[in-house]
Amino acid sequence: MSPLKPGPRPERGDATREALLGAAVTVFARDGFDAARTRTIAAAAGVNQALIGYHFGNKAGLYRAVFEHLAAAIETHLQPARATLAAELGQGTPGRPGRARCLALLGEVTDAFVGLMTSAESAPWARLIIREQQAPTAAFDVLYARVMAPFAQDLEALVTRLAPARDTLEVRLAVLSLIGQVLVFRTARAAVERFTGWRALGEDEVAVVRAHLRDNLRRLFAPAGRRA
Amino acid sequence: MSPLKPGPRPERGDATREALLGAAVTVFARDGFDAARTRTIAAAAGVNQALIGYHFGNKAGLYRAVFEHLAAAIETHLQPARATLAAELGQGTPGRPGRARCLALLGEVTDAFVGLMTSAESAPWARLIIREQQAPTAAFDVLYARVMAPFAQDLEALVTRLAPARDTLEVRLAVLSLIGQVLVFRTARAAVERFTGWRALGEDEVAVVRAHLRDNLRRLFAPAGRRA
DNA sequence: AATATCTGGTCATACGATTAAATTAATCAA
DNA sequence: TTGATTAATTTAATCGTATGACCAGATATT
Repeated sequence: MSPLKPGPRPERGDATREALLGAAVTVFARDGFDAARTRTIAAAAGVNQALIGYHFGNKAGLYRAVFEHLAAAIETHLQPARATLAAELGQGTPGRPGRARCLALLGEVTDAFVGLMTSAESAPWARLIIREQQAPTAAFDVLYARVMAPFAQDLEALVTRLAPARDTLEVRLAVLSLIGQVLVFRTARAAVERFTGWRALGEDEVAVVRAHLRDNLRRLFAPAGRRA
Repeated sequence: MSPLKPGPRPERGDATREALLGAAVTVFARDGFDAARTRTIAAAAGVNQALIGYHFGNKAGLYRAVFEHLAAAIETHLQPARATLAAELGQGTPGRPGRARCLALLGEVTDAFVGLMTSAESAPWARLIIREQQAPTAAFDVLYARVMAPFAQDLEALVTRLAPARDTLEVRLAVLSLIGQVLVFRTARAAVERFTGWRALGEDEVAVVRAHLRDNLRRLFAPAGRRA
């Protein structure tokens, strides 16, 4: 490579970092920051415990890195949905979508969100985020700015089209109501399962939830003066 | 374990137990079970650390006792609302309330729930419960049976009156949607404040939320075939 | 040779639990 | 009312342990 001193080192520790991040997401989500043991994380990653200090400084550094990792992961996860919306709602587009189309789009976004909140894969992510909401640290700012705010703004744009009469605050509260209706299936999962009698949220149950929420959407954004 | 009999022994350690429970709610809610230090709790209670062991066996025993304490506290907190409902919906009552009355009752219950979820006083309770939902222990069973299930059943009874066409599962999902719309103001408080621009949820903001949710109720349970 | 990465081992610390002794308050005999 | 008796409660101190951080040396890569 470059014969000179500042040559880019081949970063051969990348695999180790990835393994540690992957294991850390799981363990931090399961046990929380304090209960999570660096030895447990290292073992799950199949890596020496001292490497946490080497690569991330310390346990807190690893935690921070996990959230940056997370933000990036969710960003790419929601990218397709955001792209569709941008294409249809973007300023450059000719024919603006009508009410029916907006409702359909909102339904699709909701479906995707439900999928994210119920999927087993995302359970660790969600747990970490919920934990962080209870006592926001600097990690939360990254997450809000990169993931939550853009998502909420997408919803806001759609709801504004569907309920043009409402002012900004009313629209945002409507967005939060929508988010709440989905979020409950993650934040209150234990109670949800007991109350519905479901033993788990598999594909069938998720389909029922989606249908129910679409129904809610129709009612919540029914045009004034007409049937719900 | 402490003696249960209220017999001749005057239970002079009651004050200590109360102080420990009060301090434990705060500290467990703020720090979580693992991060909470028995020394911190004891100091906050103004009591010797060893008394945790003496009165509750150990840290886990104190945690369990906190949840029993909590269940009792919330029970009495929701008692008036439940009594009203029981009086109006009870089997023994003569004239069953009509749709409008049911909607009004549902609005009142929702208002009370919003008050509970936004009050600073209940913040520690809510945090504990949210934590417990993520990884339910035996403490959760007590809480669900004594607090959550009765509350959800009250809501279910009301919703059933308002939407008699729906089957049990649909009604229960409607109840969960309702709960979710309120819960989001606690579980996602950090995001809510950023998104609405509110710096805190004071009386004014709570009033706006309540009005918004009543509006949602009207739309969600609008009689079929008529205006929302 | 030089640097990045990894390893096994160690260390100081903070933790929950426990103990033995001290203190408090109720009960009773006189 | 007294002082003695007894059990409940409280205290200060200590114990064993598990933890996160750290280090000196080994190994791999260029």
